[in-house]
Amino acid sequence: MGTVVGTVEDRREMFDVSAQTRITPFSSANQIGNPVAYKLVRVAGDGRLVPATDEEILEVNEIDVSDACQSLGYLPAEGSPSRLSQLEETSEGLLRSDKVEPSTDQYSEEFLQKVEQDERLVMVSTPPDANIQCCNENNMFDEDQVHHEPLPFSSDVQNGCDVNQTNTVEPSCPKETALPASAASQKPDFALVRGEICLNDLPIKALQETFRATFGRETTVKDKTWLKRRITMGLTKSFDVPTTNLTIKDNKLVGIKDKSNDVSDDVRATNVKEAPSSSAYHVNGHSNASGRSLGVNHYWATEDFSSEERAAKRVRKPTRRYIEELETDDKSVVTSKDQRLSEKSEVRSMSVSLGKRVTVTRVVPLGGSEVEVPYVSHVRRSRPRENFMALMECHTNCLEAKGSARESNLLNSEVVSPGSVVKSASGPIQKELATSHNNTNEEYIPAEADQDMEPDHVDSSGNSSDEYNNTGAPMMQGGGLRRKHHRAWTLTEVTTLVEGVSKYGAGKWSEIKKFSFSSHSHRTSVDLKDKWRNLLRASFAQSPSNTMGSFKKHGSMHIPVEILLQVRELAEKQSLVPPNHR
DNA sequence: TTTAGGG
DNA sequence: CCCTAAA
Repeated sequence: MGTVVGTVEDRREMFDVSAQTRITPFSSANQIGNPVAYKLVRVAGDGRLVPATDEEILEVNEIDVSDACQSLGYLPAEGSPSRLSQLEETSEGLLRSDKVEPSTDQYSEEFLQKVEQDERLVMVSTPPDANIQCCNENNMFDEDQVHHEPLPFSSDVQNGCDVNQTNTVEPSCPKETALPASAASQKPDFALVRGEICLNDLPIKALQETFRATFGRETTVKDKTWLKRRITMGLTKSFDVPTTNLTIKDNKLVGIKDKSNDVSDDVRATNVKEAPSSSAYHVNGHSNASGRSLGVNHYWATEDFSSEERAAKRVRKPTRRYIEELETDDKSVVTSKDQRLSEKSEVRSMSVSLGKRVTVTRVVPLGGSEVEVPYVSHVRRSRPRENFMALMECHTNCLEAKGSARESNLLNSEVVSPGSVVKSASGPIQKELATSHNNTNEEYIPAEADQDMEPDHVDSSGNSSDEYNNTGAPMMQGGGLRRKHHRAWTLTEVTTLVEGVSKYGAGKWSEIKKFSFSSHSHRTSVDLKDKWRNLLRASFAQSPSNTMGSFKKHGSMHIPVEILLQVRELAEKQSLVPPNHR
């Protein structure tokens, strides 16, 4: 349960792969760069396998490579002798390099059945948790090999039907238990991944080699567990994340009880459009579950579902973002927003499962179709205004460290009432409460400290608009809940503001922002305006009698009296002076 | 876009 | 701070 579906590294690598695929034109396929492309083939009308066209490749590129690998007809690069023989036995030279034997419907049917059986066997024999004690050959076939050993089409077109792993399952495969790390170094030897491999016993290095042999690319990951997992997944094509992923649902969606059929359909739909149902090449694939469980979108899974899938994707997009935001707290609002907009769901969707955190998903009916959504506890920072008492309590707790909460409350109300701003006595209180509630103690307290230490330099020097340690980016979804990032005003900022106001006049926020706050990237003109408003209130609230002011220390930071006076001065002055004056 | 206000 | 209506 609760298994980690993927890791950060995981994602990165996946991206890398996909990137490669994307960038690498087919022509250069046989270069080491792209082990995937040159293996794409399709079944021509006569049943022959022909190299995929750029177009088709592009299509494939749309999807996750790893998944593509499963569903595309790959040619075994260099199967081990035994393997080949097996192939021959079972498939009886279905496809040969030069001449492809058109498969009959009967055959394919039979074949599929076989596959189905095999899969069952595999499934049965493979422990759910797939700790990969022993890997059935069936589990790992071609797909592994696919990735490496760039072979020209001509030679390997022998079969699209690696599928014929019709071979019987070999529950126990003693030989080649350990992978000689050296062996795999130069030329990936499939044997390595073919035979039974007890990953558990392998050293990291060996695991890495295995990984390489399996996926055709290097990995720097040193996490043994991760490697094992990856390899397992790669070989078995089952991400086996028992926990969640009701991806099985997808299978259902894809219809068909028979997975193999599914896959073949998929393939047909995408790569081999004109291919007859018989498609001689069929790839091993109990893939559906795997890919989808990762949240990878197979909109290409089935023609019929493509639209739905897309729709689902759109729906899921926010989800993804959601997760991201939950994970990364330091992005500025703007940044995350922009990213959101620019993100491609295809790519992003993968990450649903990234992160080292467990991703639990559930299927939720949405827009007619069911989509997977993570069981993420949405830590929304909404302000439950209804629950005033709760706020009070929280507020109290927050302030307790510093002083009496009651005092602060009292203060707040005091501050407000005398002020000319009579709008709503409760308003300010709520604000205060909400603010303190939303902020962590860390932030809240610093607000006061700020006055003294003027961390302002950080801002000006770093010009850090993005890296401010705010609470986090605002989050909005559906209900429109969000959390605000709070940045306490520093004394210098206040001073600057006052200066700006005196210089450009209140209301010229954009000016002030431009000239006086150029170094403070955050603080929009609106912020300035708001702050000024607050200062104004404060100044008027306080000045009448200093006694009041004494209470005020809590509400917000204590602004030096002089400044407040200055503020009031400016305010009065400007209010008296009609606009036309300036 | 910028302001002014309400929340 | 956020959100919006106005300008």
